[in-house]
Amino acid sequence: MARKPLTKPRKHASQDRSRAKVDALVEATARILVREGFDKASTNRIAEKAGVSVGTLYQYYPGKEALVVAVIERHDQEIMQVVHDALAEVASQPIEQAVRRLVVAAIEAHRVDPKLHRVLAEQIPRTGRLENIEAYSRESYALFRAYLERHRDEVRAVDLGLAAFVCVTTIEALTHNAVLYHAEMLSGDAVESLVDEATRLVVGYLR
Amino acid sequence: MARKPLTKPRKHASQDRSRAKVDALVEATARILVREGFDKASTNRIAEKAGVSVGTLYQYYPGKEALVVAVIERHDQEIMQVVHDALAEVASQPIEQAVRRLVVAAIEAHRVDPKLHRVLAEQIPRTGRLENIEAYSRESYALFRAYLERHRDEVRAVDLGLAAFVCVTTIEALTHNAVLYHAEMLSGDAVESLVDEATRLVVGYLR
DNA sequence: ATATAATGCGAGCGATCATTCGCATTTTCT
DNA sequence: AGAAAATGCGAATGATCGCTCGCATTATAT
Repeated sequence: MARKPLTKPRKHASQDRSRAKVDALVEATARILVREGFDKASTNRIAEKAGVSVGTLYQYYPGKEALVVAVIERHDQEIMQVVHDALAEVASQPIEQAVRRLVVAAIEAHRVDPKLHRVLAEQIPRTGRLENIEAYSRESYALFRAYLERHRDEVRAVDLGLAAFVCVTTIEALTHNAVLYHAEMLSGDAVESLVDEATRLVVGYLR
Repeated sequence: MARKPLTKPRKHASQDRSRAKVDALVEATARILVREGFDKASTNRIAEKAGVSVGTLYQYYPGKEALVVAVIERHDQEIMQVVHDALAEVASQPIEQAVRRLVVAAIEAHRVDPKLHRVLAEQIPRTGRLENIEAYSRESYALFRAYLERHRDEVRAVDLGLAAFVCVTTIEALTHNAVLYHAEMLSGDAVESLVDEATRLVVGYLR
């Protein structure tokens, strides 16, 4: 690594212990967000819970916002992993099966860490650095659009971009609302009804 | 009015000027939310912009949260007015026409005060008093469910509660996302495509 | 082993915020 | 008219927050 002048804003960790500290900071941030909410997540408190000093925190993150971004990115990657896997799995399956599988995947995705998901959805002000969080939904649009192109003969003639927007938005909203605000829809056999309805909705639309 | 001991927490305004002050406070809160964002909306700043002293603010509102609640309620009532009117208008119309009209109404509703709507959706932490904001969507569920019951013979046999959840959630999500994040879908004739697609989606699902 | 760089610390600074309270002004009552 | 109640004011208080900086500790290089 380069020999930069000393006492300058440090950025990256090169030793082992520092990586551990960084992980502890992100983990502590997530824990505080879930257990105490966004406003209690002050830099001092995060550092304290992480067993790290505030000064150390500022060596690796420029501020509270950056920590939250780190938490969001970690969580979004876990979620996108689920979606990505599901899409790969159904890539060559017909629409009916594919959509059903994707609805299930969307529910699974929302269940990865529901409490964190709720806090991120309800309490994080989308301001400053937090503005570009919809980047992940754009990725979902693109992935599903690719699926549609591969199965163009099974769907009626439409603007596939628009169709992808409609399908992804719909599935996301239904599963999101169900998981966060209608827990009763997920208990036992109620889930099947939800999956049935969502699948019928989207499949009926596509063809 | 009752003769309560003096110097006790005052609550309601009885004179004319006070009503004006209260309105000015809510209006100032809304303006600051839109133009400067949620974190800039401190009680001192709200009072200043409203041309009122902080002390006066605290005579009518217990804190910043209450002001924001007032803004939200005012905005939600305007929106529910649009939805309510549309539903009354289509009460005896067949599904196809009704759904199309409701989609248009949902877009109109999101256009009442888009900037405020965006701030409320993106920056307001749903915590404390702000938790019960989904009460308004419940009202939409109930209203649409009532429509469905009136037209039960036009829809396939389903749990109407579930169907109302699916339809309302879907229409809300599509219009919300389109208005806030895909402005290009609303320019000129693109709106018609969006309305067509949303209508087809929901109508196809219901029967 | 000694020097040098990297990492870690946390008291404390300045800014901001919500909220209060003693007093001034205005309205209502008699 | 005057008195009493209602309303309005804003400097001041105390709490909290983000963030810095001088110094201590630990790792790496020679």
